[in-house]
Amino acid sequence: MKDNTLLGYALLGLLHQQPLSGYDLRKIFASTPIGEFSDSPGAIYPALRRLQERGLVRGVVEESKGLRKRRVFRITPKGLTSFKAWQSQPIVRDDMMIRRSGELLLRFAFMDQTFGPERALAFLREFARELSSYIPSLRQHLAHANEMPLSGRLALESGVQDYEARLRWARKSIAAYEQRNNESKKERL
Amino acid sequence: MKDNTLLGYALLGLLHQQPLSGYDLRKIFASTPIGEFSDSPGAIYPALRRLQERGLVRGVVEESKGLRKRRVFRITPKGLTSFKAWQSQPIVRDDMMIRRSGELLLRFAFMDQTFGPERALAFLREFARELSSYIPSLRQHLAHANEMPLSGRLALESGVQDYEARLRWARKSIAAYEQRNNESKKERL
DNA sequence: TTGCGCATGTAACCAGTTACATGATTTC
DNA sequence: GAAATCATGTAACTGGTTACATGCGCAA
Repeated sequence: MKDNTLLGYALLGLLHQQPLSGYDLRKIFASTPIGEFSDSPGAIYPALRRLQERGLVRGVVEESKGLRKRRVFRITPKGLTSFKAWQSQPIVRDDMMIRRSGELLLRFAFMDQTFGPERALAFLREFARELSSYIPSLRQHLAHANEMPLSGRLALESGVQDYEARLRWARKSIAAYEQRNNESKKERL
Repeated sequence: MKDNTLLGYALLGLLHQQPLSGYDLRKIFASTPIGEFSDSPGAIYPALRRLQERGLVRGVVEESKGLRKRRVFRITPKGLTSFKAWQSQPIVRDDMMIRRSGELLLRFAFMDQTFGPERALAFLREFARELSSYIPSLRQHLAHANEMPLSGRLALESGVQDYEARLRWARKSIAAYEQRNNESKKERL
């Protein structure tokens, strides 16, 4: 199962949208401030090579155009299958940890294009449900941290607030999907 | 400058509070859900050894007590100097990126005990100032992402909301410090 | 002709993950 | 004497960081 990194999945997701060269991908990571991914060639190019070795992408040299030859990568059927399997994993408590919260967001970011809005909405609901059952245990832990210095307690508090902000986001996003679904229903009438 | 990892600084901060063994530290990381640190022996023990090689901590075997021999680590003067230097770095735009936001929180978490509440408060103000100048540029970037599918746009949106939540936290924390300062002033009257 | 922007790549290094090994003491 | 708990450690692997190398075409 653990046959790919987060960066690898990010690359698969982007290549599912359109064929891109390594340089294109680097530019995307460099210009999208949200991304937690490095745009360094030492990260991107080896990652693309690994994906190719595993048969998840295929790169072809595109001649004649522009300056130096570009190697343009496309996702393969096998790659798409792997990507979808990764996105389809159930959300478990462990995914909630901050270390892995970026992974959930990445899974969600490409959901519309791989599975459509119904699945994206279902993902959000699962996410919100899991989060809202996790937060109370965090709050409880925080309550036991009274003897700490103020800065330490506040730092812990910021962690909890991150989760609460994420939950608010999920609920707002659910509402956004529901509203859009209603609108498209009306249009069909 | 880059002579220590985040984990290394976390260890230094905890050892500044009190002497601890590797096992103690593992338990702390395992039981504190906020921490983004691994409690695996393969992370902790090598990290402690590195800190010791660099003269930042010193471990002494504590005999006779309990089961197996424990090696208890203490921070050295050199270690404390290094820790304080790390905490004292100015906050720059690059620190705002999510990849490094955990580092700022860690720096802050131990601020009361190393520098006292005035410096902690100053840190929060610097943090809030830097954040509030960063967020508009994120919002602007988000505004240009209209052609994206909904899930992608929402994922970006969640990134921005993380920053906004962090800013609200900083402002609340500033207020908490100011209130406490006022109370201690009154007590002195 | 040199310097810049596009574009791909590699090599050394390093830290964390996973899994395993081991040692000492208490409890059943 | 088996199992559980405390406690320390190591080895193989892996992927990201940093820095460097290279190649092509265009413009100054």
